Amino acid sequence: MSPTPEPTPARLRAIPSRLLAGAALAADRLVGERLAAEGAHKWHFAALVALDEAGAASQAELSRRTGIYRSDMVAVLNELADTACIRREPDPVDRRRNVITLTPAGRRRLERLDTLIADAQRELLAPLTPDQADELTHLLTVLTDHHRPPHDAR
Amino acid sequence: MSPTPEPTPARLRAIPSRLLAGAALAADRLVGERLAAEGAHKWHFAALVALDEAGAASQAELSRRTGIYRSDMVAVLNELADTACIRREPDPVDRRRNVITLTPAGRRRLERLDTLIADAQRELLAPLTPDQADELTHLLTVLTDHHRPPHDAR
DNA sequence: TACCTTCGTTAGCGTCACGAACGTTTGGAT
DNA sequence: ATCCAAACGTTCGTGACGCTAACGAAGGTA
Repeated sequence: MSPTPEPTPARLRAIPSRLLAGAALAADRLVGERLAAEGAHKWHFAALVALDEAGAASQAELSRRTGIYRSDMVAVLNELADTACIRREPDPVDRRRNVITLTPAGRRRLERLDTLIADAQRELLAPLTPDQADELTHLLTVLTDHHRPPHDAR
Repeated sequence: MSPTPEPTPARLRAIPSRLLAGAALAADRLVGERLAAEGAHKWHFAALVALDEAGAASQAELSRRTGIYRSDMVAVLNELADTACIRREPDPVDRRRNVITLTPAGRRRLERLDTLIADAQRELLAPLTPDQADELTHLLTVLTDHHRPPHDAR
C-alpha cells in the first residue's frame, strides 16, 4: 500500500526561479525534439536567422547577434557549411575574419526550421490564451533585458 | 572603426523558448550566487522545504516531492547529513527505505536559506510591478503544469 | 619598433537533467 | 512456499549547455 505520495510543496511550486527553470526545460525539450527530427539544432536556427536578418557577417559578429559563444559557433558553422547552408570565406579586407554568407540552400533550410520553431512555440504556449502568451513574452523580455548577461556590456 | 555591431535580431528576441532560457539562466545565476555565499545549493533548499512542509520521508519520496532525481538526491542528503541538517536512518518497517528527518539545525538552516531565496526572487522580479510578478508566476505555473515531465505520471 | 586588441580555433571545465545497472528488500500472485 | 515484479538506495556514466583559457594570425596604434 503506497502511502499517498505527497505532491510538490506549495512553497516550492511558488518560486519563480523554479518555475522558470521548469518552463525553460519543457520549452527546450519541445524545440529540441522538433529540430532533432530534422537533424537540426537550436543554434543552427539562431545563426541562420542572424544571417538572414542582418546580412553576411564575421563569426564573432554572428556570435554577438545570437549570444552563442564564438568557440561554439565554430562547430555550428562547420555543420551549416557541410550542408551548404552557408559559405565561409576569408575576409579580403581583414584577414583575421571569415565572411559568412547565407546561401539559397541556407535560406530554404531557414524557412523549414522556422515553421518547426513556430510549431514548437505554439505547442509550448498552447495552454495560454493569445493575450496571455503576449503578456508572458512581454514580461520575459523585460526580465531578460534587465538582467543583462555580463558579456553584452562590452 | 567597428562597424556598429548589429543587435540581436527581433525574430530571435521574440521567441518564447529563447526568452525562457535566458530568464531561467539569469534566475539560476541569482539564486546560485546567493546560496553559494552560504555554501549551499538549490537542491539543499528544495529538500529541506519538502521535509519541513510534509514531514519525514524516504529518499524516493523526497525525490518525488522536489523533482530531484533519486540518484542526485543521494549526494544532497549526504551533505545535509554532514552538516547535521537531517538524520538518515534505516526504516524499521521497510528496510529498503531510509527515513530522512529534519533536525533543529536543519530547520534553522532552512530559515536562513529561505531568506536568501526570497532575496534572489525579489532581485529577479525587480523590474516588474507586483501585479506583473504575480501574473508571470501564474502564467509559468500554467505552463509547467501543462507540460508535465514524463516522470511525474507514474 | 613595440604593444594591445580582435579573430578563428581547439581544448577543457562545471553544472545540470537524466538514465543504466546492481544488490537488497518487499509485496503480491501463483 | 515459491517465484516474480517492483521499489529502494547507490554508483557510475552521458550528453547538452554555458563558459573560460590559450594559441597563432592579423590588425590598429603609438
